[in-house]
Amino acid sequence: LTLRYALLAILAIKPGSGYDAVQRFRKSAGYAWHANHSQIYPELARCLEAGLIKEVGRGKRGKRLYSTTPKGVRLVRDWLLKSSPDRAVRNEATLRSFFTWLIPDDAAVAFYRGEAAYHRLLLDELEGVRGSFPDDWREDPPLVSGRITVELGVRYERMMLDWAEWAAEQMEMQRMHDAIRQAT
Amino acid sequence: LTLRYALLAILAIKPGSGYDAVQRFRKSAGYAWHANHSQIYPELARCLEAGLIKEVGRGKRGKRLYSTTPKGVRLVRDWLLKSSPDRAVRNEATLRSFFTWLIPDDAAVAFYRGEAAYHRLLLDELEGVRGSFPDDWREDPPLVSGRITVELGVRYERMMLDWAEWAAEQMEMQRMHDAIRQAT
DNA sequence: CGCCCCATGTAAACTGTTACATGATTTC
DNA sequence: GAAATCATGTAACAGTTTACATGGGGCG
Repeated sequence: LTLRYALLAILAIKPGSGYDAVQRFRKSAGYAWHANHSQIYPELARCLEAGLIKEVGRGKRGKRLYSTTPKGVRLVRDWLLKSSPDRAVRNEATLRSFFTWLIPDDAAVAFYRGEAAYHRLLLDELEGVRGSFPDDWREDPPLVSGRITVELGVRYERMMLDWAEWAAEQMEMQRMHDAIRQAT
Repeated sequence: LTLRYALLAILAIKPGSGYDAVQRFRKSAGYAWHANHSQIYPELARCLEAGLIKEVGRGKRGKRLYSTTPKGVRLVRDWLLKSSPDRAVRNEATLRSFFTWLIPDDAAVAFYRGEAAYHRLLLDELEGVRGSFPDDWREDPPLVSGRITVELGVRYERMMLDWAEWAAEQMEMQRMHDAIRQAT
């Protein structure tokens, strides 16, 4: 039901459509969560029926705009206060790193360089988001949460980039090491 | 099919049972992947039927020990070489951080302190794993991959711990800030 | 001998992805 | 006016979790 709570929380900041929800996830919380429209629309319908959101009008191109009701906000609040977070992680790229010994050294180097390039892009993007925060973000509660979480995104991407570069160097050393061993 | 590749790769290092696979995931790659036994046993049966693993004997208490066949190793290798990693992340704890503005400041502080405590534990554990690597890990391919990936685990937990402590401080400041504003 | 942990399995329910489908609006 | 993007939805499938079920081994 995490998707439900995520939707309720994102529509509590300001009204939006299902399409908006997908975009907001992708643009500001992509390093934390993502969802497809095919999962969101049925969930919106269920939330609407349960009175957790209400339709508050139409936007551009007839977009259906929803807003979280007080009942919906109470539900998210209870979830946040009464349950402990699920810290389970599933990260395919990290899993692959465990298995690089199965492929040639140069392919492993390429893998780590690829990871570095990917995280460099995301780091640039998130540093941009962090830079565009208004100076008075401390005055607006949702902005405080946003600022703290974007900080995590930047730190995460920075860490991944540094690690991937370090890992590529390690494998490069390994490649030379093995070449010397084979030559002798 | 990531679970299948993960199983094949983990049983390629050394033979083991389904139970062992769950444990190996949990103990050395928990920050990258996890799986329940209920998912692993049927997958093992499918791999066995497809000739990707073979039963190589029995262990303690009649454990069925499997080993990845050359065919299975080729399959993992092709997966690693021919497909690009799925970097999609789903992290409930980070998502919650986005929504802390919905709960009282002191509850938010408690949330970040809880995150800090959790990651401190995992950091200690992983630093232990890193410290117990043999000095000649560069001589053994699976150990090279393992060493590089454990480094990521340590860096990840360190980053999360630092961030959570920073976030708790930020929210603490926010709490005082709001208290002063309410008093005036 | 009773309890806890090891070890393997199955079934139902839930969550998430991919593919199919449709129409409206902006842009070139 | 053709193509790309916006916007909403459904259906089939794949992946994951939770609950049910069972038996053996070690320990007090």
